[in-house]
Amino acid sequence: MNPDQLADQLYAIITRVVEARRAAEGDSVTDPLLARTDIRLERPKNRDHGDWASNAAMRLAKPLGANPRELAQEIALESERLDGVASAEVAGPGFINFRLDAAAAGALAKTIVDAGEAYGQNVTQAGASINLEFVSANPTGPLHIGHTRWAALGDSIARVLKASGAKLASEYYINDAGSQMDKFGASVLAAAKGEPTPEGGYPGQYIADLAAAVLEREPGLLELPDDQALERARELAYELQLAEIRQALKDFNVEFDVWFSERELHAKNAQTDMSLVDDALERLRAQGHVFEQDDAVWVRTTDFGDDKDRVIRRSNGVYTYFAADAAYYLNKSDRGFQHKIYLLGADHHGYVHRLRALAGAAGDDPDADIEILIGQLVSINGAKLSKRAGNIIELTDLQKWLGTDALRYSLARSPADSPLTLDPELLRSHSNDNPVYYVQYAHARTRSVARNAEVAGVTRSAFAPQLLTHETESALLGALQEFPRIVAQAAELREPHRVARYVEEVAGLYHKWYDNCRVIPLGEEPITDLHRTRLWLNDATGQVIRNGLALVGVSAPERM
RNA sequence: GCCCCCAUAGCUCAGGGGAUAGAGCGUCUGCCUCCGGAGCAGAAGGCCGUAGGUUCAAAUCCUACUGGGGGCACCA
Repeated sequence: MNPDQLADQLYAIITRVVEARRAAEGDSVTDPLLARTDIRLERPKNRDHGDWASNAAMRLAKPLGANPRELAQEIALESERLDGVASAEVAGPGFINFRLDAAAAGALAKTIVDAGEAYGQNVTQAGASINLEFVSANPTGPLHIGHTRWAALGDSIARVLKASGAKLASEYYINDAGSQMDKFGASVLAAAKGEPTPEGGYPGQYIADLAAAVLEREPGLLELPDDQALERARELAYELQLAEIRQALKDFNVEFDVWFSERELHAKNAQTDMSLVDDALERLRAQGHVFEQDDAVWVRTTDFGDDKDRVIRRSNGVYTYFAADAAYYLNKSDRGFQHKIYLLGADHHGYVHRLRALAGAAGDDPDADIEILIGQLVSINGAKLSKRAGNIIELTDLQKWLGTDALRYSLARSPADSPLTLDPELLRSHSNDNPVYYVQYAHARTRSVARNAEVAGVTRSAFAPQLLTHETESALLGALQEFPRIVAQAAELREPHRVARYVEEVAGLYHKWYDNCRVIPLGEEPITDLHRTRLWLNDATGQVIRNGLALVGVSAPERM
């Protein structure tokens, strides 16, 4: 008996009750009043309110002209006859509180163990074809704490969407074309020559380090003519920097399906002499949203809610960044992704209107085909982070201080639009302040119990769920039951922090259960089916924590 | 000036219209001859920024205001 099954049966009862009432009043209307999807069983915060609660009677009372408590009573009486339902009581203003019988609730433990890693997967996103782009930091420097948040968040969003059945590619867009790359190359070359950073160039020790690495790879660099030296310096430094970024992300358990180079968009097709950007401009023109003014080419993005029109090709003939955006967007569609998600920092929120307008100008539906998630920036004790201020914290440094698990977890447990403030002292302390240890400890404990059970001769040779009657057992089972819904919800809302919060709750319920219910008998007591059945519950809990942590990219250690 | 996000315990943050608003950290009190004390049990701590509105029901939805963060290029 899971909540969906209970809701199905509850819906049947409600339909009967509503019809009976109407027939009694001679009402011929057959409006169902509530749809099946309106029946949402909640797990009450307070255990005294049962395993599951429904507010259906309160929602029906008004359209039916009935007293909510009387209506609830009628529904509750019918519900108590259902298999697996131990009791159904009316409480408060008209809630119906259901209590499952132990066997019906406990069966879940075996279901979870049998499903293993698949428990939690669902099909709520089946059929969705999604392109998820995030991080996309310029390859002109190391990843910093801002990118780190999007890396953790984006990767977890990708994981929950995939677990919910979506066809999804996660992408990193490499801005490796344009003037920033030239400035980057010039900065590295200047450092190689021992000259000061050029005007508008990139400062920082990492530039000097890159210059040294470049010189090592290409000892004759400085003997080359200036333009060749600049190009070599740029290309070698780019290669090294991008490799470093990829490694840092990999160490952070973030794997992209696609690394997309902006250069692909600008490369001319040998046969047509057209680049993807050229194509994109023509395709937008064909949609009728392109015009020329002051020698520049514009897209009338104001047709789609942008606050001003955007230049796509400057009067000097050079494409703007917006042109590459357009080409990239269309390319994603061409590769079969109908739904495009962009994860951007709040400092880029000015792009929202133009990106949405872009979708519209391309003939797509700006409400359905493009989705832009804006994440708030991370601050350190209120201090703003900027390269100029020299207080940029790099991803690799953060990892060293906190460890990958703690860092990923602390970034993944808050929603993207919540401003996060990190305390550098806590980051450095490796302390238990981060709840990831609480969750990991619970997991390690389930493994420890399993190991000890084996030694003691307690096995899963019997399963008698009706014996799982302790209140901490029904509480734990109730939480385990919710996992697939949590994953589906996290995917639908693009809010993986819900998974993190959920495993914290499971960990807490497990610890309480552990303190009350023994898997391994004390002293000379005999091993009973209760112990064996509890081992199933122990292993099921470990599985759920493991699956949940995997979705946020955090390890589930066997020992700590 | 216009636009976006945020405001909940001392601190960092959860809380998809429901019952007595939660967790971690910090403070205080208990619990290891028994499966890991990185744990458990309990205490203290809140005009949910302010004022209206919608609803049987608002921390949650709507409006205005206040305070904080961010953004408004023929830059990338």
